[in-house]
Amino acid sequence: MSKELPKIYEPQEVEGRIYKAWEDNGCFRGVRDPEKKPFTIVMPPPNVTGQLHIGHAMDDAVQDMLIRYKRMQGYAALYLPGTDHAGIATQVKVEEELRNTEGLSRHDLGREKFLERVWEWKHKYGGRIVEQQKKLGISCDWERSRFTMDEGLSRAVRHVFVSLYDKGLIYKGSRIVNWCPHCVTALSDVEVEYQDKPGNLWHLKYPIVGKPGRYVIVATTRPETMLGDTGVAVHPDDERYKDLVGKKVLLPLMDREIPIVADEYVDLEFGTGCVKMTPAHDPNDFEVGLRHNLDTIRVLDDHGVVNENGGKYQGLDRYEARKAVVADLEALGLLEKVEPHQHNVGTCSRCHSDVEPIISAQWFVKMEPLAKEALRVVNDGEIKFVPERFAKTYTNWMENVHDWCISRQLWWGHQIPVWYCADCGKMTVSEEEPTQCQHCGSKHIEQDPDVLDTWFSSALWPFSTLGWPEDTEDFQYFYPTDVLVTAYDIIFFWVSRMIFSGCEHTKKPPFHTVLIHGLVRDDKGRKMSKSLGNGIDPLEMADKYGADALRFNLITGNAPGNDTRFFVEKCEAMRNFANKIWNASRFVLMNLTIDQCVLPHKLEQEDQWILSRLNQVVREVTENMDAYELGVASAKVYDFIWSDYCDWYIELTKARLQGDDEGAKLQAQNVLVYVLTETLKLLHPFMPFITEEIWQALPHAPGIDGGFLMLQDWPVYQDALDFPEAESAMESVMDVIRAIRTRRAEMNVPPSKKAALTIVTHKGDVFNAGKGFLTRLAWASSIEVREDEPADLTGLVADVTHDAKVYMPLAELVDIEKEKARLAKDLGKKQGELKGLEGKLSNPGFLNKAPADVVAAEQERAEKLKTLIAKIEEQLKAL
RNA sequence: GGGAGCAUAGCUCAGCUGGGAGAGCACUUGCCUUACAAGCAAGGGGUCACAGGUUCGAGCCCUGUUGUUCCCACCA
Repeated sequence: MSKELPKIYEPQEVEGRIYKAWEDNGCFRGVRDPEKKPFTIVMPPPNVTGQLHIGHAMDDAVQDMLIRYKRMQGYAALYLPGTDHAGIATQVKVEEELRNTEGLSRHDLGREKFLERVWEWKHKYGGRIVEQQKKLGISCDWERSRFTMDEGLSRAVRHVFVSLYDKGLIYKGSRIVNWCPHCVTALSDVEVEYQDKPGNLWHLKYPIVGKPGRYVIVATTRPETMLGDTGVAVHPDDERYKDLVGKKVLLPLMDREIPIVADEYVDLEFGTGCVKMTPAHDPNDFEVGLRHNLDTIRVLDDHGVVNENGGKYQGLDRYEARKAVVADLEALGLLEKVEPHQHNVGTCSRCHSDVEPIISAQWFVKMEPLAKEALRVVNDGEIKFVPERFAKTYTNWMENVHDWCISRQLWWGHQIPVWYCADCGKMTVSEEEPTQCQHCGSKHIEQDPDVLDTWFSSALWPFSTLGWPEDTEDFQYFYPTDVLVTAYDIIFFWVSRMIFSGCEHTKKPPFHTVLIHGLVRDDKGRKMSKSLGNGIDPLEMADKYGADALRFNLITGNAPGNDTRFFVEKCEAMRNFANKIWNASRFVLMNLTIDQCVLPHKLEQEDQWILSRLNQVVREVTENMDAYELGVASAKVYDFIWSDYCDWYIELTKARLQGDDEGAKLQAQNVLVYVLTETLKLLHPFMPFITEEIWQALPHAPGIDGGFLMLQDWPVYQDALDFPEAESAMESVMDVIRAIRTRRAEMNVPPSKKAALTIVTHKGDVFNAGKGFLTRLAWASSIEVREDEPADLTGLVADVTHDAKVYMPLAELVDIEKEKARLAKDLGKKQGELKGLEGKLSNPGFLNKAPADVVAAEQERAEKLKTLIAKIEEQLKAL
């Protein structure tokens, strides 16, 4: 005898207990097994001190569904978790706390002490997100959890840096970089977000030296940068200024003579055709400056404040300086005009300050050689994107990629493994900390103070987490990984960098599939953000509706790569679904007398029907899972459970379960449990907790005792369980049941009013076998199955299906006119359908060119329709 | 300036290697039928944005149009 389940499913009570049982029994462990094929997913590492948000929940849910599916299919599944040190994000948080609690800046503390504080912070909050992930039920191998600043991963970072440096793929150079004056660090291109902002286009007059009264007019959106102008450029073909090339202008306010140069970069059509050149603060100007040997004068410091090169403006913030410069020029009569101008301003993706292009000495990764292989593996299909269109996003980016600025002026992160010699001035680049300069042997060496971009270490994640650069057994067995799951917004940040890193350092693509999902938005389609306060807390949802409902909500009815809106109502609906399964299972358990489940040899029609349906669902769901169509797969399981198993099969078994035939009872019990068990397996990747809990309560097949559902075998399609005849027979009976229900509903006949049925059909055995169902599900008091029409039709109403005509003695309830209208409408619909079909079937093109099975199916449909139409007409006439 | 996505029932979205228009929610009606009212049964509601084209056949493929969203891009 099996266990009983409580009346209401309480996820809060079940989930923690189940998770602990899985964990305590090592169910999550990724174990190298030469007998099995590995299947590996590395989790995108969340920020170590972050909080779980709905985006993580989506990410983790998708990954966990895949890994659970593969694990059940018998793969040696490894789901490898970890956290990211998240350079700027973490540093900023700790600095904030330091300021708020002690009123100190990181500089007051000094680098070493500050870093101690960050580590303390990490130890304090680092475990928080892991605990939150566990609440979602994700089946990571926590024992292998990695952190990007672990010793092993840090070694991988240094190894890669040195290796790229030795190959000439990392270099240090003075370039215009994106500089955030608020975060006080350089940024890479992908960390800049462009926003359309209203601004002005200021037209400035620069007097020409030696030609009193003549000016060139230049336009700029950043007038304060004129302090650093070292030239004016015109197009070489511009007739207007031909005579001026080679002459000089006197830079106002600074009283500096600067040359007029000719460069093709200038657009003849735009503005006045004259462009001021600020090589230290604009990437284009920088290039032009290189070509014409212009001076480079940096006028803003690291905080965006005018420096000593800015004359009397020194000390002014860039926006104050702008006002002052414009005011002074206007006073001098050198401001030609001001036009409002909409333009694209780069902002820092972290703090949203305007990014300032500034010349600065930084470290770069030379991308072109790396991009080549990274493009090839995607173009050759060695890495596939799902959905495919994201491959294009990726290749477009990779084809136009710029060198990657990897140095950051922060303290929290992997310090650049380069040491400068105070004596000979040369660099020592080394994986291990050197004791002396490798060039001159001097001990006066100092490490580069900067750290690496956080994404530099994330780029190595798929292999550094497996022990690389050591040739570990894990690396051998689990690498390359299989599927990388992430949202489309970090393809550039992360996916692309993992791909070229994997190709370069391990000579293998790090995974074969990139599964892209969309963003979770609020119910109005807006991005969730702190400032809007429209964020959904996944933990709150999991707590209220259950982690299973949350997971199911996130993926069902969603297509890969598409954004989804979060509706609490949908969560509720999924909670209801969980409850439905729970109660169906309760019903099954309440009716059990068996303690083992064996599929009987003798099967009734309805048993065959449900098994056949299950078989189809198994096949389809497996296909959908293999194609990463989780939304479709989950919806099919949902439909099968609710519509087939609960609405029909359970009802169909009640006659046997509540009858006196012990053999029939056992038979029904076994099929009920068998189908439920197989269904729970299909549902398990989506709803791991409730399925495990129910499975634990059910009797199992012989040979399976104890253990966990999550480690059972995934169902496979079996030819032996395909019963087309039973399916069609059951459809006939169900058709009649539906017809009777519809008719009774229309006439408002309550279920308590039973009616004697007469069924006229040529499928006598089918309906005789189905008498029990009709009694129970169509509220029949008695049933007569016959082949010919009854002699006396008085007081009877009729209804027709494809295979039968049903009479019920309810004529007194019929509104003749309404009934006629209904039949006429139905007839019209059916006739229209038939007309279309006959047109098709008389079309030689269709008959000749369409596949035979399609033609046959359409013919059969037409036949069925014809008989149905005849019956309806006959009935209409009778009225 | 380039590129991509989306436009299907009142709302939110599935569906597509081209072959009888779907789900959830909402709405209407009737049911406490001993698994479940977080439920059961029944019902209404759609020229699948528009215009062409390919095809025996198009929501699905092609072209164009309109609307909408997003990504990329160093025009001062």
